[in-house]
Amino acid sequence: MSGYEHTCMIRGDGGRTIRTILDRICDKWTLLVVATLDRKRLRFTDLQRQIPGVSQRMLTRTLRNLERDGLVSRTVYAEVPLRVEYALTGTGQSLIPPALALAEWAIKHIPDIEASRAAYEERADSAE
Amino acid sequence: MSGYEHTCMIRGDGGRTIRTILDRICDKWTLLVVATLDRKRLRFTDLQRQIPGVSQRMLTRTLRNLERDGLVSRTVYAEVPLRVEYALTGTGQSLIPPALALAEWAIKHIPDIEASRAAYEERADSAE
DNA sequence: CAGAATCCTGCTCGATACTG
DNA sequence: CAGTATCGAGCAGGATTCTG
Repeated sequence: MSGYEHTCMIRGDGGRTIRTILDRICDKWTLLVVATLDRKRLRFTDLQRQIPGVSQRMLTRTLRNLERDGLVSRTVYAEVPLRVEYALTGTGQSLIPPALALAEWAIKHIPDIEASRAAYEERADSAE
Repeated sequence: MSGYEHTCMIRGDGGRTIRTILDRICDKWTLLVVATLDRKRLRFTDLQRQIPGVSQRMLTRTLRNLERDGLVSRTVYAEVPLRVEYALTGTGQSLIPPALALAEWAIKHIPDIEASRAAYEERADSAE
């Protein structure tokens, strides 16, 4: 990528496009669920086990939203006990690369950010 | 990009890395401010003019957070009237490419998402 | 011009309890 | 097993007012 071209993609329509996608992935669990489903079909309980800290309610809500937006498919097997499997759709899979790009950025720059933040706090503290 | 490798970058530490970055960019205005400052130094009022809908309070808060995290630099000129210029730092600039990747994804897939969502709503409605 | 301070509202998230 | 229902805390974000 040559970089630095057309940020108009972000600013273009007054931010509506970028806001649409942020609204979709920026809650606490969505990206984690998507990453966990990468090339895997998983049941509800397995997902919950593999995502530390997520509550039933939040996992359900996240999955419903993803299903509604067509990023995740939900398959119910009429067995006893009940079995439900979740998997990424093609659209869902396509979200992985840009998400990884973001994660790479985070890993590379979080130390700097943390340092800058610490310095800022200190300045604020000593100013009082 | 070969894609589909190591989503462990996202899930690795129980989502702390990805959450750190999401916490930084997922509010309503941050990415818009960053995109607007791409290769430009701008004053407070110019920023506000170029970002439709942002309030003074929100623009101030967003800029302070970005400054604190070292993504944006703030320069005060002791003139009358006061002049303050904002610009991206190197770290700030480096956020543009992954943000663009996300925007590209959004532009490509929002139609599908919107369609899926509409279909889902309709099913829910007719079920009642 | 570039903000700081204050008030208020809605929504996200989590804990808890219950169900087919 | 795979959810739904309900309640409550907390915070993000907006409108408004005031200042160096």
